[in-house]
Order: sequence, then C-alpha cells, then structure tokens
Amino acid sequence: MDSGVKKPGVTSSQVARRAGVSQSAVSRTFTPGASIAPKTRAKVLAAAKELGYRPNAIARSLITNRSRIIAVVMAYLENLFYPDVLEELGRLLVKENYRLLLFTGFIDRNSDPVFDQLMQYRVDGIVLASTSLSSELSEECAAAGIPVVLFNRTTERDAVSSVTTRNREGGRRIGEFLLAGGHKSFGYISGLESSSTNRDRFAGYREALAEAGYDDIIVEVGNYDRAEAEAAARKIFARPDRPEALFVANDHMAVAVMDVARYEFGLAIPQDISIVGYDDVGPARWTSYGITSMTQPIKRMVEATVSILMEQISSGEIEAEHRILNGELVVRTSARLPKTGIVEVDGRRLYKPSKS
Amino acid sequence: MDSGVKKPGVTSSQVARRAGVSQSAVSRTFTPGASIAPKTRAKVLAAAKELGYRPNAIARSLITNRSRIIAVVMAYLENLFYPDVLEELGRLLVKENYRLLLFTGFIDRNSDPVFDQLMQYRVDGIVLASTSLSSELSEECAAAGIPVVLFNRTTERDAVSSVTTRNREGGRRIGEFLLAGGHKSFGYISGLESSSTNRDRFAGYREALAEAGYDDIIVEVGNYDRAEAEAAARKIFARPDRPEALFVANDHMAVAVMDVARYEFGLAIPQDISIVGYDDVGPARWTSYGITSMTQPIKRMVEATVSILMEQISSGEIEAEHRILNGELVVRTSARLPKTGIVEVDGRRLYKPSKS
DNA sequence: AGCATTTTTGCATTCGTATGCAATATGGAT
DNA sequence: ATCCATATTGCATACGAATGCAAAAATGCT
Repeated sequence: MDSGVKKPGVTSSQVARRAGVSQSAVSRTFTPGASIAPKTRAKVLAAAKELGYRPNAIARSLITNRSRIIAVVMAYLENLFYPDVLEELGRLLVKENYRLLLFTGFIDRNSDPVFDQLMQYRVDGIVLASTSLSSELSEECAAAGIPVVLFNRTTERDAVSSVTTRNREGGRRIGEFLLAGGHKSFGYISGLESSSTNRDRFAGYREALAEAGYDDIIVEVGNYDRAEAEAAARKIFARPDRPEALFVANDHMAVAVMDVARYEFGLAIPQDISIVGYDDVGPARWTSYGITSMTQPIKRMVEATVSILMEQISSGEIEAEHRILNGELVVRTSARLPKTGIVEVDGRRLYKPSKS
Repeated sequence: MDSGVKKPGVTSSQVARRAGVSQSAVSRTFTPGASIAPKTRAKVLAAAKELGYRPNAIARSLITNRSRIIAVVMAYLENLFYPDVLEELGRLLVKENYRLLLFTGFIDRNSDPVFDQLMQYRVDGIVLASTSLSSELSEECAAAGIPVVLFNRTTERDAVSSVTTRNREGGRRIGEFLLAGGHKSFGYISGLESSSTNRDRFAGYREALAEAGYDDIIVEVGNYDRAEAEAAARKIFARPDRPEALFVANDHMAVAVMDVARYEFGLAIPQDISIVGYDDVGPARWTSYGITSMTQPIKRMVEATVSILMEQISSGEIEAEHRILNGELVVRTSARLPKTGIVEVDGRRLYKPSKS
C-alpha cells in the first residue's frame, strides 16, 4: 500500500548470477546470432525461466538505437477500410518482429504534439493513413533517417514513400462501366477535395466520360464524411436533371447515399439510378447494398507498406518509393449491367472490358 | 549510402554544451516541476530548438521505470464497435500523456509471443478488448505490478479489473420490450458461448421471458461472427415454428441476420419478425437497418478504463475494480413497438417502461 | 554589509542491455 | 603431448536521461 512503484523486474545480471555466468552471456543468449556455447545458453535459459526473466526492450533500444516500433497514424476509423488495414498491418509487423504504436486522430497543426511524441519514442518508421504530414515534418523525418510511408495517399514530396492503387485508372474504369451500361447523365460525390486519392479518381472518371462526349458531370462534395455525403446526395437527387449514374468517391459514403436514395427519395437501385463506389469495403458486400465498387487490395497494399519500411530501415537509405497497385471493379447490384465485359473470377463478378 | 544506421539524434549533453549549462539542467528543463531557474530554462530551450532536440523517451523510461505506454490487445475489428473504442482510447490516452501500443489478433495459446513482447516493452498497463488472458498470465501481470483491464468482458479472476455494461439487465430489458410488443415466440442468436457478455445477455433475456411464462427459446449459435450468424439465421428462419421475435447478441451479427431474413426468406421486418440487437453500432443507425438495440456507452466505458489504469498506475495498488455502466434500449424500426413505455430523449427514442 | 534561507546548479551515479576487445577454453591435427 | 586455429567468455564501457547530494548562487531580512 506504500508505493506507487512498478516492481523492478528481473534483470540480466540477476539471471547471470543465478546461472553462474556473466551478464554478457545472458545478453548473448537472447541475441540471435551471438557467440554463445549451447551449454551456456541452456544454463542461462534455465535460470531465466526460473526467475521469469524477459529482456528489457527499452534498455535494448537505448543501446541499439532501434526501437523496433513503427508508428501508425490513422484517423477516420469509422470507415471500415481503415480498421481492416490496421488489423493487417498489425499482423505483418508482428511477423517482422516490430510493434505498432498507434496514434488516432489527425496531424494537423504545425508544431504538433502527436508528432513530437512520435519522435520522442524514436520509432523506426512511420505509416500515415488518412493523414498527411507537412513538408517540414517530413523533411525532419528524412533528416533523422526515419522512413515515412503514406498509405492510400501520395505526394510529390521527397523522401516520403507511398502506397496507392491506380486511382485514376479506377475512376476511368468506373466511367467506362457506366457508359457501357447505357447511362446518359452522370454525377459524382467527391471525397476530400485536397486528397490525391479523390483528385485522381475524379480525373479518371471525367476523362472517360469526356471521351464519350459527356462533359457535364454534376458534382457535390462529400468530404469522405457520412453526413456530408447524405447532404450532397439530397442536393443531387432533388435536381430535376438528376443523373442516371452516380459515382461516389468511396463506399463509406456510398452506403449513406444509397439509403438517402431509397428511403428519402424512393428511388429504386439500379432501376432509377446506378451507384458505384470505391474500396469494396465490408458493407459494400452486404446484400442490402451490394455495391459495385473498385477494389483496393488491402493485403497487398499493406505488404508493400511493410516491405518499403523494412527495406529502408535495413538499408538506411530513405529514398522515396511509390508503389502503385491494381484494383478491380467488382460488379454487384447497385448499378445497371453492361451487355458485355463481365467475367466471373473466383466467385466474384468483375468488369473487364476486352478492348485492345 | 554506406550505412543502415539511423542518425544518432541530438542528446541532452549536446544541448547542454550549446547552452553552456550542465546536462542536468537540460533534463530539468524538460521535467515538469523540476527545480530550474527561468533564465536557464530559456537558454536551454533556445539551444534545444536550434539543435532540434527532443528528449529521448526510451532513455527516460529506462531510468524512471515508466514507459508511459499502454498496451491494447484488440481483435475483431470488423465489428465497428471496436474501432470506435480504439479511437476513443487513443484520444484519452494521449490526453493523459500515454501512448498506445496496439496488438491485433487474439492471445490464445499459453506461452504467447504477443504477451512476451508486451512484457518486454515494460508497458505501464494493459487493456484487453475482445480477448482474455489465461490465469497464469494475469497473475504474472499482477506480480509485475502492471494493471490489466478487461474491456467489455469480465472475469472472477483476482487482480484483473473490468469495464462492462449491465448485460444481464440489458438482456432482460430486451425481453421485456419484446413481450410488451405482444410477441408470443422467441429466438436468440448467441455470441461466443464462452464470453461473459454473451452469457449475461442471454441470462437476462431468458429470465424476463420465463417470468412471463415463455420457457422455450429457440437458440442458435452465431459466435459473434457474420458468416456463422447468417447460418444460424437460416436455421431459425427455416423452421416451421419460426419465432416472432429474435434477439441477436450483437448488432454486427444482427445486420447479417436482417439481410438473410429479407433477401433469402422474404420476411418483412418488423411485420413478419422483430429483431433486436446489442451495441448500437454505426450500421444499426443506418436507415436500411434501423436496429432496435441496447446501447453501450463507449465514451464512458473508455473513460472508466483509462481512469482505472491511471489510478492503479499512480497508486501502485493493483486491486481488481469492476465498473459496470448502464445502457439504454434505443428503439428504431427493426422490432414491433409496444403500446407504452417509449420516451423520446435528445432525439432518440428509448424504451423505458415505467414500472416501480 | 552581514547573515540566514531558499533556490538553483553541477557532479556523479544509476537504469538494463549490447558489444569491442582481450583473455581463456576448446578442438583438431600432428 | 604440443601447437594452432577457432569458439566462447568476461571485463569494461556506452547508450541518454533522471536524480540525490553537496556546493554555489540568489534572495530576504535586519
């Protein structure tokens, strides 16, 4: 009842004494590849087990100058895409013997406390999902030799790597799909206008439509937010020239838009309106929604992220690397089907037009 | 290009030299409440800024024997309840100047590597959500003076605290609600049968029904899993004596069950069947589902969790504490309404029968 | 100014582990 | 048994910051 102190914990010296060896021997026992005789090692392990010893990662970090911790900054967890990413990141990092220090919420202000904390723990790498970093901060990381990977975002900035999918091609594919479905008027509910992801998706969509002669897209801003997406949907659906086809910048918003369409405007999907989303997130697959959506291959994206980190950590070279993966357009029930171009792969229906 | 080494980073000694003071002075500058003259402090801060110095949290932890890291073990992130919890935990811990080390996936086996890692980082506390801990492990934590809090689960085990809601009363309330709605036959789709949460919810439900003379509840196991819940729903809906009312142990499963009811069995909700869930998770609020559901007050649950941790950390006393909060039954459209007992509070409709 | 307090400072040590180096032990070949 | 190459060990030190202690400086009081 006195205290307020955590119990000290067993140290390598205590184990050493118990095993009748030096502290160095204990250290070497727990250092893979170190020079230690099997017999000594066994003695040490026995003593360690008796005392309940575990190497102190903090002390180790201090001397190796490696924390084996990766900071992950992630916000917007209400979009199931990100929890999925997080779970996969956790899995892979553990496999590489790294720990995941999570920062939720955004890094927005300039001299950010979150960033400070992150640097104080001397993390070995940083993953930024649904968040960016000011240029000063990213340069500071580069200067400190800490690799930074943007997840599902990209930037021109030096020394910051990124993992994305071909958002522009994705947007284009969606445009082509809707055109092939025979639609004649088009709308778009955008994500955050400042995000590269949103810009690219829209650019591709617009290109595809423009090539077919459709230059007027009805655009409203949803900012990747449910409530804003609902508001945007209401504006679009209330128009006399309501579009026949609507691309919503991600599924998280598309779900909300579909509810507005059906329950506030009495629209039948896809008879009255076709809706296409992006991410192929959990709810997109639920029967109530069945959203036709561009897939983002989370597993491969996370693999790429981790591999960039591992590579840069072990080489010490922080040269920006940009991995861009392919997605697929999964066809479900939220949009009218084109006559051709739909193929079935592993039980999923994809849109793969067979042009040159 | 040679290297593979992280840049060493600025140390307190370098700052000290630059500022013309001792290393101690630098340390005291960054230690709140330490004895340092304002003038000296200013000099140090200036020098620190010039050099880009940040205290090394690792080195600090080593000597203070406090990592200011809380380990959070969480699985089952596809249930949006948990990402919500995680976000809130992150927010509160940062406010208390703690960091969040996340472990995804379950702790199942006995001598678990995850647990080892967690102990190696000398975390100051542990939060277990959607996961438990074997008795040996929890005792080991207690012995090491590390507080452990179970989130949304409980246990009889000494030295492990817990935060839950009144699941039994919740189940009972749901039973009463369905009875008041005039239903005559009842079903239950269970969560993990080993979880305290599931046991308590079902116990309360059964009690309420038994008191009204209904002893036969049709039960199928969903294990808190979407696919299993769908299978369970199919079994129940295919019965000739399909129940009029169905309590699904959480919303994550209830969503799946509703889709099966509507799209595979053509059932109208709530005309043909009433469905009630638990958690009041995001999708429960979406118009397509509108699930009548027992709320779990995430914010207050997280507050309780953090406050238990902070208290035990600062006192050094690891005495198991069990906080049990109240939930409310939010009434939406997935279940037939009783004639009385529905009140509106802050725009939400709640079921609050006015019995003694 | 002189003395007593209080505040501020620097010194030296400590936390628990890793590692270069020199010393010692081991094994093999002769 | 002797010698040499190799494997293993312990010693001593370093990592970066916090802190008890004593010395030094600043302040208050008469």
